[in-house]
Amino acid sequence: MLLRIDPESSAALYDQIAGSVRREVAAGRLPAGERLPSARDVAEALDVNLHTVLKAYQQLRDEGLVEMRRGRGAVVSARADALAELRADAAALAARARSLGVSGETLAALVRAAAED
Amino acid sequence: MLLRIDPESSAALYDQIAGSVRREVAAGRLPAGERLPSARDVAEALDVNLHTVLKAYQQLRDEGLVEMRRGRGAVVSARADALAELRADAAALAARARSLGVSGETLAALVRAAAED
DNA sequence: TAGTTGTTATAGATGAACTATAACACTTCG
DNA sequence: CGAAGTGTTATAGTTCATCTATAACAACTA
Repeated sequence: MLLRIDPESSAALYDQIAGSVRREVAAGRLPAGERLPSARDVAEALDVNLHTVLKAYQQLRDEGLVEMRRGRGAVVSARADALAELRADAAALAARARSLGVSGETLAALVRAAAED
Repeated sequence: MLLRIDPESSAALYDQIAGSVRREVAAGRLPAGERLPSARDVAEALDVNLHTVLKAYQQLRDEGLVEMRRGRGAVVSARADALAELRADAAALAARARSLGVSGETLAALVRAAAED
């Protein structure tokens, strides 16, 4: 499990961490049932405060991507398998968008809008 | 053209405005060549500062979604037609994600990751 | 020329983000 | 049981992006 952050980025640290985890899950490197590294470990590894990592984890919990409990840690939910299923379709859509000159940010916004209708 | 913002939302105002415009474009209600309302008009209508609107417009310009020039205003670029083409595919993907219990935010993150690979 | 547009500059106020520390509640394991 | 590890909650302080306000400037249109 490799989590990366860019301190220079304007994006919030906890958003970067959450995004990094989503990426691992979507890639299948974090299958359902797998435990995420403890927030304290991640905080130390990334040289970041514990709360910042926990805020990222809670964001993922609110999305239903992980389940959290005291003493047990954060575990990837069964929904992760569904995500992996969608990956190929998402890649195809991204490829088509690229060939049309549409940016990733614009495409993501389009998808989000479609999902919320 | 209807732009809406939620002052209570935690999302930045300029992100909400940019997202609102993307939505209009994706829905085809803002076709290529169409002019966006002037930043000053939007600022007054939404009771927001001029700079906040301009920051949203510049974000859209950086994405290539609009073209801006002094005196002329912001015009939807030809790329908007490509966006409309992608709309059906995005809707299909969103529907599939919903049936799998995957949130819009998670799906958008997945797509963004796919687009940036 | 007059009016409208985006652009740039400066400066201040506010609040989210991030940090630091500590204690607490629950689970697992020896 | 006790110890160690987990997420949770609380408090408090610092930093910095966001948002505002005002003003002037440059390019385009009518």
